[in-house]
Formats: sequence, structure tokens, C-alpha cells
Amino acid sequence: MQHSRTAYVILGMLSLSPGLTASGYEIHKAIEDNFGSFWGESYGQIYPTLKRLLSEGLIEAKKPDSGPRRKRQEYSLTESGRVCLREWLALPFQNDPPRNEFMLKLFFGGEAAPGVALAHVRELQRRNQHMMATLEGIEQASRRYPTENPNKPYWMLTLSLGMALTRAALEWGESTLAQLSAIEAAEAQPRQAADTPPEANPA
Amino acid sequence: MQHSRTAYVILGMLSLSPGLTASGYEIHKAIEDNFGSFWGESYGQIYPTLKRLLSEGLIEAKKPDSGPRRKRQEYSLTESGRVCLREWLALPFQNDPPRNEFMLKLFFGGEAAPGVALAHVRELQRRNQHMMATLEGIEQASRRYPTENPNKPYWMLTLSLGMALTRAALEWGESTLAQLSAIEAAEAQPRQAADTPPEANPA
DNA sequence: CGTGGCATGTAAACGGTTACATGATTTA
DNA sequence: TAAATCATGTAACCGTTTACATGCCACG
Repeated sequence: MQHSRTAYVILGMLSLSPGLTASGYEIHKAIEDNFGSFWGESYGQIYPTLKRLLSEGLIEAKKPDSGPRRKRQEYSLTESGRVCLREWLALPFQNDPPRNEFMLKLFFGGEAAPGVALAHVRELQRRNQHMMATLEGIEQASRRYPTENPNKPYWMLTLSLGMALTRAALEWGESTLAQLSAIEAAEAQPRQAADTPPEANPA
Repeated sequence: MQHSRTAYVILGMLSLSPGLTASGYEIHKAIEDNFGSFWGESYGQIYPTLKRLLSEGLIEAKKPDSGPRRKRQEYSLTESGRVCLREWLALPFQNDPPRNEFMLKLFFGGEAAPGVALAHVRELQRRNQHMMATLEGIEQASRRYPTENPNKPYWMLTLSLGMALTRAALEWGESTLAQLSAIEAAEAQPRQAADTPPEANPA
């Protein structure tokens, strides 16, 4: 691949509205705020990539229009940058290599100390509730400020996929918490009758 | 972190049944077959990691028990390997950095040529249908060969999370295909009445 | 005036994939 | 015996994170 995917996220960010300019810092923040559920970039990627895109003419640097004081360098998309973005968009998407550490630790839960898997599921619920709240915040913000942007339907579809996946995970977590409590209670007292209250667990 | 996560997947694989031994090749295959929906490892990671784990005494090499002919080197878990695995399992799980290229391309769908986003969603459906079939295969295999393994409840929970997420994505895809067809049809003929049949689309 | 956040950047390290090389074993 | 697949390994490369360095600006 000619460009890393970091390059395309940047081009994409700058394509979102007609004359948009943004600095590296702003791009980083925008990615975190808007793509947080499905993408991430570090400064260590963004700044070098901006330079490269600039040298290739896919973005251009905004000249300081007034006053001698310029702190942040802003960039905007060029026509060839837009073409490059479009070409990439039409290519088949890569499946990200699967690496879900939660699922891995859950799978090996039987090897862990009692209560470990249960604690992981509770933590997953906590993180997913947080994620859901973030996504709902984005949804409500987009309702309050109805944009004319023709891309908006795509933003909403992406958001709804994020919500659907998070919701499914939360539902799974709910039913799993019940099951796991039973499993781990049974593990803790394998030879006794199951009449001992769970809070009397010696572990 | 002392060890890469590759090390822990290997330790975990070797912990799955009491006297289990496996070669690098078998470990790779087992990860692909069983963890394919949430984890992946390449040979380039597995073989060097096996050597390292061996040198640290976390696994041990099986000695050729009969005949001069030995093709594949098999390893098994040592007691200190098991301890190391347990320690890692009890640590909080990392959130994998989010990198979902499908969602990225969908988000920027308004910038792409007509039909591109729709094609991506169709492709996503295809991949998820395939994923679902694989997961159902695992489920049925586990029904046909009911194991006594006490870890099985955790395997089933992991499987059910995979299925829940895949199912949610498939449902989203179904409703999205309908919506997207409408959106992209409207984009293609913005100034005309919507009475032109979609197959007459000049694009 | 000092502190904390804004903003930009870089070097090193890391985890991981890819491509390649090699030989052994099985199957046709 | 030829082809396919099993099996092991390594070197180079790549994208990314981390840690660090720096200076500016606003606010108390």
C-alpha cells in the first residue's frame, strides 16, 4: 500500500466539509471524539504523516492570513488529496486482525483464580456502558445541531452500527453475569451442597 | 510487560487439558480454528516465542519417546508456566486499539463514488455470514462431542459473545442495505423525480 | 510569576506480518 | 517420482506506541 491508513483518516477528516482546515492537534482530537469507537491515532503517527501528505501535495498548509502570531499550522485537502481518498474508499476494506484480549481471558477463565472472569465481565460492562453513553451523546448532539451536510446519513449509519454492537455486548454481559455467578459459586464449593451463601466464600 | 500476548495465548492453549502437548504448527492451527473470531497469531511470532518460553522454563520440550523419527517438536506447560498464565489472567484486560476499517470507509461513504458504500456493506454481510457459519459449526461440534472439561462453560460464553456480536452486525447490515439503497438512489438522481427505476441509473 | 494545558515534534523500541528458505512426509 | 501439504524457522520491514523534549499561551 502506498499510504498508511493514518494518511487516509487524515484525508477523510479534512474532506468532511468544503473549506475545512485543521491542525494536527485538532485532527487528533476530532478522531478521538468522533471515531473513538472504531479508530485511533497517536501524535507520533499524525505529525509525520501530515508532513508527508504535504510534500506529496495531497494537503496544503494554510498561510497565516493576519497578524504575525501563528501558533498552530492548519492544513486543508487539495484536489489530488480528494482523488486519492476516493480511490482508497473504493478498495475492499481490510479485516482488522482480531485481537480481543477480553475474549481471550474469558476463554481461559477456568484456569484463573475464582472470581477473575466475573470481575472481567463486570469491567467490560462498565466500559461498554461508558461507550454507550458517549455514542448517545454524539447522537443527541447531532439531533440538536441538524447539519445540512450530505454525508450525515453515513455518519448516522456508522453510529448506529457502533450502538448495535455495544448494545449486543451489554445484553450478553447482563445474562453472562448471572450465569457466571452460578458457575463460579459451584467451582468454589465443589464438594458441598449449594446451600452455602456466596458471601461466605472462603476465597 | 514482561511477555508479549503471544506468549500468553500459547501458555493458555497448552493449559486447556491436563497433559496436553502441541507443536508450533498445531498451536497455530488451534488458534486459527478456535480463536479465529477474536485472536490471531503468525508463525513469525509463534516459533520465536516458543523458544523464549522454553528457555525461561515456562514450557518444556517433549522428548522423542520412541523410534528415531521425530518431525515435529511438541511442548507442554510447566508448573511455572501455569503460574505465569494465572498471573496474567488476573490482570485487567487491555482494550485493543480500535481499528475498524469498514466503519471508517462507511463514515466517509458520502465522499466515495456512488455504490461504493453499498458494496462495502454487502461485503460485510458476506464476511459476517461466513463468520456466523463458522461459529455455529464450533457450537455444533461441541454438542456432538460433549467434553468433561471444566473450562467448557467459559468456552461457551466466549462463543456466545462472538455470536451475539456477529448477529447484531448482521441485523444492522440487513436494515442498512435497505436504507443505503434509498440514499444512494437519491444521490444518483438529485434533480429528477424518484420515479426512474434504479436499474436505469446512468452510473 | 508560575503552573497547567495547548501544540508540535522526534527517536527508540516494540509487536507483528510478510516473504522467503528449507526439508520432511504423504498422496497420487 | 512428482506434487501437495506438513512443519519449522528467520530476516527484513512496517506501522504504531511510548517517552521524551520543547516552547507557547492563558489563567490564577
